[in-house]
Amino acid sequence: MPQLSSGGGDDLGANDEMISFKDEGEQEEKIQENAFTERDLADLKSSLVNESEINQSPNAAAVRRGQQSEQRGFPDKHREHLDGVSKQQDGGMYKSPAYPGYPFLMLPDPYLPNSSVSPSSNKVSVVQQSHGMHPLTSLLPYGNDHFSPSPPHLPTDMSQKTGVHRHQSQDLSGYYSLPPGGVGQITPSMSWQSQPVYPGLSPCGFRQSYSSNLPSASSYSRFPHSLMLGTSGMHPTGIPHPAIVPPTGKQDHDQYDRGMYVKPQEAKREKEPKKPVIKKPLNAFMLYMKEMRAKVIAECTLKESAAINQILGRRWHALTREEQAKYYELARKERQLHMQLYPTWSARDNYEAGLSGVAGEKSKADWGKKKRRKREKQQDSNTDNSL
DNA sequence: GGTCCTTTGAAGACT
DNA sequence: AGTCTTCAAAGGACC
Repeated sequence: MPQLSSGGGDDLGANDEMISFKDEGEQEEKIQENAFTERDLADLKSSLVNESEINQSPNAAAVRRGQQSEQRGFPDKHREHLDGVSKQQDGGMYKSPAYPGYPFLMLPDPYLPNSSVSPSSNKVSVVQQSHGMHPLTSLLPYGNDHFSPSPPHLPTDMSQKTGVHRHQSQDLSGYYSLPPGGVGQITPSMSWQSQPVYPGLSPCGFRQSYSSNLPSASSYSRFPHSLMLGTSGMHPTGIPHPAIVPPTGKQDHDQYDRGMYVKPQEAKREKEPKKPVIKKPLNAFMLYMKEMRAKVIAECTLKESAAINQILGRRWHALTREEQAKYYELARKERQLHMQLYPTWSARDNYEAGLSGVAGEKSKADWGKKKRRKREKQQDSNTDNSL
């Protein structure tokens, strides 16, 4: 496996990459190890952005991320530099322009049987082989069956759909040709348990205000994990998918318990069958959160999601590029699968209506209120900054 | 019971 | 084209 910069330790710890964490007053951010992970992260993100948006507007994406990152203390003034550096250090991981598409297409696909390495896979092995199930197995709760190559129930020509403009997906047959448990082969370097992100320190780096006195004993048992996801969320095609929400009835996974169902009473009240709500596919960070939430809860005896998410956000930044790449790849596959399952779906479907009538009964007025609140909030912050 | 909080990323809406 | 906004998950806190 080509050595990535993470091991080099050179150029460690651009100081300003830690700004956002320092504000928290946490010691962990001072650890050097994090410094290089931060850098790696920047590299990864840059690479991912460059690759995934290569046909779009890399600059726009970079700008946007730059803005966001800046807010999050993830300075992008280094990004250009990092891009250049990463391409050199990657040993080829992202250097080849021969693959205008997603970078991971060059990677040995852990989803494939034998985890066969693509011809170009000598460039990287982001994924090492493991012997057991990958923790991320849980992130793809779909039954393995529907990962069979070229599911016959899927439209063969997705381009037939109209009204939705989506980039043409690549042939997914390879991506979803999974052996039983194949998804779980991704693995290995994901040893969060053995490699605490903030070694020597409490894994719980959250604001004091978020600390909880709640007992931790129940944390794990209570936590709904996607691993436990059953075959709920059945798509009309017969494909179970977590993104789809049946119009009636209760799915057996907590994932669908909240804000996604027509309540029984409502279901009765509404005789017209509601259109199943198809949720957005989860992005990389969401997948990561789902995977790691239980762990954080157990470690930190926290239950408050806001606090947990803060921790997860920091851990996400502390992940190495390889670790993050797995989630980005998973998210990409998730999107592709989602796209194939629901070719006419658009994120817009869940806009404005706010999943109206499903659970939240959000009205457009509510949506507008929320929008207004958010705007006001931003204005407030701007005002504060200007002072 | 509804909304907020809090995170990142994707995508649609808006300017 | 660039920026802004919403939504995705989660569950306690708050009104």
